[in-house]
Amino acid sequence: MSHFGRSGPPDISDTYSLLVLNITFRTTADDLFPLFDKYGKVVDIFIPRDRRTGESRGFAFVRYKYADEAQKAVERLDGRVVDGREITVQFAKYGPNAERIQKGRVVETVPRSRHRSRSRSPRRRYRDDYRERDSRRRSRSRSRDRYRERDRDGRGRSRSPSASPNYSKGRGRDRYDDERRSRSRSVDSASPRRSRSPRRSRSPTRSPREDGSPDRRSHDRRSPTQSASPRGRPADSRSHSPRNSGVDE
DNA sequence: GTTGAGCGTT
Repeated sequence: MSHFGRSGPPDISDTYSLLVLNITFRTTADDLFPLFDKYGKVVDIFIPRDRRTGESRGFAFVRYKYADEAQKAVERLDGRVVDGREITVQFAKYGPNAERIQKGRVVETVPRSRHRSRSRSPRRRYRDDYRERDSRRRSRSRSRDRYRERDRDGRGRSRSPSASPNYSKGRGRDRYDDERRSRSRSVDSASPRRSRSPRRSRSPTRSPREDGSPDRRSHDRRSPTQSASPRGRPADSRSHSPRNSGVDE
């Protein structure tokens, strides 16, 4: 029986949940089962996976039947190197349904008024952005992220292209404006036009193919009635034929 | 092929 988590939660009446962190992304419940089962009776092992790719998130939940065994497993497997990585085994603090867990065991269902538990770190929920279904925003976000990364490096610190923006902007613009006004109007006219020339209608930071998102909602937004059917028999075209009723079809 | 703080499903 290695179908853990395939049939949902079996029974959390008297089970002690252990949280296993720092496991590899390839470690599965079947790999953890023999390890944890050696120290006690494991009733269920669940490893949260991603909805899109189905990869492990890096941690697992091991449910023991007895607290003493769970404790023993924690003491024994905590810090153990599994698959080349040191895992961290500890008692789970939260339950699947926001239940309060005491020593790894579900003791009470937290009412809707007690929400001060899950707010430990406002970091992003998951590594995947499948929760934020926004392509336009994501594109911009990514760009900014990249810039930030560069900034962190300290290499792209040239954020001052102009020695003195104030001087250049204020005085330069004033002078330019004065000169432009004093000079001629033809230049002013040709100025915006030339500027438009080199600017091509193209998005430099926009890529046609981003990630192969298979779950794209706009998979097929074609109208069922406007199908590209070769049978789009135009009435006006057939109009010139008086006897076309039942002849063609 | 990648990543690494954290708390969970039919």
